[in-house]
Amino acid sequence: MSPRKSVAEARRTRERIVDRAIALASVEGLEGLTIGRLATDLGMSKAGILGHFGTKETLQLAALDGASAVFSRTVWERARHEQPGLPRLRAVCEAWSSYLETEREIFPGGCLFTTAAVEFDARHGALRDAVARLFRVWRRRLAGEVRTAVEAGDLPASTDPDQVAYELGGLYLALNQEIQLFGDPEAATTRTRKALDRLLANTVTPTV
Amino acid sequence: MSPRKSVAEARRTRERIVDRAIALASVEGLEGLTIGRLATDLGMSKAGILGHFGTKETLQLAALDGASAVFSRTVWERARHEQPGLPRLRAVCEAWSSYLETEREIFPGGCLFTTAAVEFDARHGALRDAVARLFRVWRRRLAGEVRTAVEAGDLPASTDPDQVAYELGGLYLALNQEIQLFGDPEAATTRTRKALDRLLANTVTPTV
DNA sequence: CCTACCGATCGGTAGG
DNA sequence: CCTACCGATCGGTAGG
Repeated sequence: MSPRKSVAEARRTRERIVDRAIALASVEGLEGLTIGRLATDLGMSKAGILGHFGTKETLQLAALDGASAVFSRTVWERARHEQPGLPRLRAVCEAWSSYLETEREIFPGGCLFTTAAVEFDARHGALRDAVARLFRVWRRRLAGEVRTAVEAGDLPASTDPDQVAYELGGLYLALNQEIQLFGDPEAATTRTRKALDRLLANTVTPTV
Repeated sequence: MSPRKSVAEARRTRERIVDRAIALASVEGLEGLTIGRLATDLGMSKAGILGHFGTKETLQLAALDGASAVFSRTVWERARHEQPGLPRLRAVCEAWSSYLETEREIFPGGCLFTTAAVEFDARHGALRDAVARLFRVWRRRLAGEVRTAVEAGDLPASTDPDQVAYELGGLYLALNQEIQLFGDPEAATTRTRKALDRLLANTVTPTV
């Protein structure tokens, strides 16, 4: 066993490290993630792991990047072939919700991005920037879907796509918290669906 | 300077420790909080600090407890004397928003509770339980204010207080994230106010 | 409330 | 990819 493995083998090892890092970070956070624990889990030495990344920060960025690829496959890709407009917007929302409901299969400790956001929001550096970028991109994409739905005539012209995207973000933060902290996916799903219907269709009886 | 201080002095020291612990934990998280750092900041020894709490976990719980007292003074107390119903509910919402907008004065690293929630939501133990309890209590109290507003005839009888409280929670998670991660309090405040108006008054033009 | 200390673990490096 | 090691720091204890 040992040094001088083929390029393909090295890449496979790197992938194994990243996968395990994602799982660990979802529980302990990207800061709580340690190279020693990772080494033990993978049956490797710490130096073996660091050889692939150089520093812990690079490893953290790689884990974040790998996780965002998983998210894209789980949420965006799944809605890709739906009809542009409200159908695709609803498909994205549906995929996002079910990602949060079943994420433990991918991220044992819950949504890695939510955790990372609060871990780094009071700091400076590459990780904070990377996390902020992810949220910004997703928000923009969400707003784009809303805008498409407005242009298709599926939502009223008065709809503010950025406002709706903002509120959707809040709903998913709430859904994640409800599932992870209170362990009640069913109630949370029902509440989210209700809020979503009101937000996307305004089918609520007017008041005042 | 030394051992054998008066009970009053000991209590003052304990308060100093808790205050500093809250500030540190708001930046580093309750897990990232370390006794060594706390000792350096306060010009004390680690043993001097541990003498007041015994273990780090007890210190963390004391910090969480102290922070929740600050939150109550900042949000609940401030709305206490408003007229029960929509006025008091709006006052609570207003106080909650402005707490999140100005919290850096109290909690330099942002809302300690949001951070604590994601830190412990994948674990077991006293801290997870304490954090979950806080969120549950606040949610229930918020729902109570909504219910009062419904009973006062300020909101339609069809209003679901728990649903509204749930959505309000999401709005505050979003507001906190927007401020801490994107550093844009003005935009976030505007969006929150807009969402709030729609949520509490349903003044939105119906669609479909 | 202090000094002095414990074993464990941290991220990272040297050298192969 | 490994062994062997570095200084720093962790939570916590003994004893005063």
